[in-house]
Amino acid sequence: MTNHTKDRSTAFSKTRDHHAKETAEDYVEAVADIIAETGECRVLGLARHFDVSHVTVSRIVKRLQDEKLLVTEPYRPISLTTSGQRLAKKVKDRHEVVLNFLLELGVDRRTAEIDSEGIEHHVSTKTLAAMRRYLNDDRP
Amino acid sequence: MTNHTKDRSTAFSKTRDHHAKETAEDYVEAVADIIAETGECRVLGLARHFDVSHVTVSRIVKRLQDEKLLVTEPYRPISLTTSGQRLAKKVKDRHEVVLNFLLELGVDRRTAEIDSEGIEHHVSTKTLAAMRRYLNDDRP
DNA sequence: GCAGAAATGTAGCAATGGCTACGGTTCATT
DNA sequence: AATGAACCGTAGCCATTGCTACATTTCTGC
Repeated sequence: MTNHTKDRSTAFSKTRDHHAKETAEDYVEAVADIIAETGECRVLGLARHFDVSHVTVSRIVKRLQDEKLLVTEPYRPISLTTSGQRLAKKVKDRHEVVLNFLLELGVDRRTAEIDSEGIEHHVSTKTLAAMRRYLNDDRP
Repeated sequence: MTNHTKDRSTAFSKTRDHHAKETAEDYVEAVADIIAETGECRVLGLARHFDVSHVTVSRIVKRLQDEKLLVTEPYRPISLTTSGQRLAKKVKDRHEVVLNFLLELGVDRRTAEIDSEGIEHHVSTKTLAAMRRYLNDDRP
């Protein structure tokens, strides 16, 4: 019974790719937020948001543009494509559920905000549904 | 009010370092598990566990040895240092709490196992305490 | 003891995400 | 229009985590 491979391959599916996917999710969510708050999204806005250099941002923006999640031109604002908007909405919804769930659990807001940022990428549809159930059942 | 930086810097604290820390946690936990199950831990055992090549494992093992979390010699089994064991225990405990919490929430076992693997690294002490409270309160 | 199998190590490549340093654009203000 | 500030892009470095291909060591079975 040494078949760990099959058991774990789903859970640990190729870490590097998974992290890249998390980055994509964080970025489209941030782009949507920044546009909603300030009207437009700039490389520097993202750099400040994530507290990284503008260089890191512009490389990632380039990749996400290749992946058709967002659109931009040199020295121009960044906007989301249709599929980028769809992903952003999904991520935002999931994020809110996780955050509210942690708050409802009794975690203080500051901690809930931090933890939900990390947790959200690892919450499956099923677990998300369970959190939604908890939120609905628990407060009439 | 564009001060996202300070707000987010804690949540998004330097992704790369954070990922390396997650890897360390996963590896010491796996080493402990494999030793518990089979008596000794080998590079290939870890490679099968994580479904990666032995090359990836041996490089990471080298790094974790530099970090004094585990010990090994060329072509020899891998064992945990004292601090490696301490970390492994902490990670294992946290993992179990998260897993049981998800199960208690109503998530099916397969999904709970997968999600807890991802979530565990992002659960703070405070959130973990909240999960423990929920587990204790909820079943008399 | 020796040959072959299994396990491990090493070399070297790619992708991702950090960075600094430097150079080019855009824009506001004069 | 010019100029300085803010913004953005490019070059090039490092670390982490994947990989294949090949070399080496250890173990097993004869």
